[in-house]
Amino acid sequence: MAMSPILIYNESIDQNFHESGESVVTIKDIAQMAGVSFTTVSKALNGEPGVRAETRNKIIAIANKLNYVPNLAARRLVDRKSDSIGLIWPNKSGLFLYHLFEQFQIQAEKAGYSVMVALGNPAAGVRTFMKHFVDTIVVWPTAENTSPEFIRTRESFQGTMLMFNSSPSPYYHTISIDRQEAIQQAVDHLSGLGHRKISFIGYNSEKITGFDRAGQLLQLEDHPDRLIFTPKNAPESWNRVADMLRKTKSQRPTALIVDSYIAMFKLLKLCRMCNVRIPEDLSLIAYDDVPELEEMTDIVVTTVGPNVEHLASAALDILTGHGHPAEGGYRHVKVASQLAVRGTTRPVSDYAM
DNA sequence: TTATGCGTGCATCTGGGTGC
DNA sequence: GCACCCAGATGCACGCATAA
Repeated sequence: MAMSPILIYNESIDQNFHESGESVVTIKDIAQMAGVSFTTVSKALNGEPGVRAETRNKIIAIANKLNYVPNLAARRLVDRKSDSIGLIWPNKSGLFLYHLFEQFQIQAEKAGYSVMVALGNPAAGVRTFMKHFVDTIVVWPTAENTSPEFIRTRESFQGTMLMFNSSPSPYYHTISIDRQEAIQQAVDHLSGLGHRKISFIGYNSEKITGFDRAGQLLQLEDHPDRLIFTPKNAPESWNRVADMLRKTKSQRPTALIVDSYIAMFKLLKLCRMCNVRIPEDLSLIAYDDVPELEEMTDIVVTTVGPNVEHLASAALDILTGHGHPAEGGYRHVKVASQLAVRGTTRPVSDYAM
């Protein structure tokens, strides 16, 4: 049996319960105190015409005094929309996804949407959101997204769905990240500093393609450590990285590109073990730009990767129908990456033998 | 045991009533 | 006639009572 997703609400979703456990304040309570009908209260609180200013002010004052918060479930019954966006996020998400979620929530709330998050099983997440009248769902895909259960649930969902990190689809909006171009940018930058002997450490095929393409284009030097493949399930592959770091200055590359911040931490650990200093002995660019990098390392790393603010705003533009409208179909947006040049890339002349 | 119907909850909308 | 206000209807899911 599939586990239920963990559902997290933001404050605006669930304010109808008093901390003390007292019963909920409704417009009927306000109407009784103000000596008017609850219709008048509704009009007054929603800025509708037909209520004298004096009456309106009195109603608003009572509502504030009672800490009145509209019951969203009831409002959804009438509106047939929730003004809520549901995010389905992986259970084990890293810093990048955390910052993307945070940025999405900030921007969504500014646009007048509440954000709910379901962690874990995406099919169960969609069903939970459907129960809560959430008609817009954003998904960060996991392996479970190709399961028959998820496909069935997705097909029964009547609202709008957006899939991050996905190629164009006839069933939902998609946003992809141009990783290939990101790595090309990184290689370009290093090449501009004179580096000809560069290594890529990672396993993502898109990023490797970008590295290969840039290498061919810029006619970089071919060498035994040009690509060190470090798949997730093969920790022993990092032995090759250690071997490379133990080589003499003339034998090893002058610059490295790692395909994630997690890989970067592993690399820095190996560098310390092998007495290799960054950036004094090697230039380094890491994929993924997360603010914690500066706090968790004593060096300010040059990074390349998508900007979480751009990703979040691209998603909201699609979901709120801003930007370029889709012509009878689902939109696909490819988000470009940004190179942030900081302290770990130096001209190759600094590494002269 | 299953199927059906009714009442409840709550904010909003609509059409109509009241009073100046 | 206009500003203001009110009663009833509406939307949907769920629980409960009753009938088959």
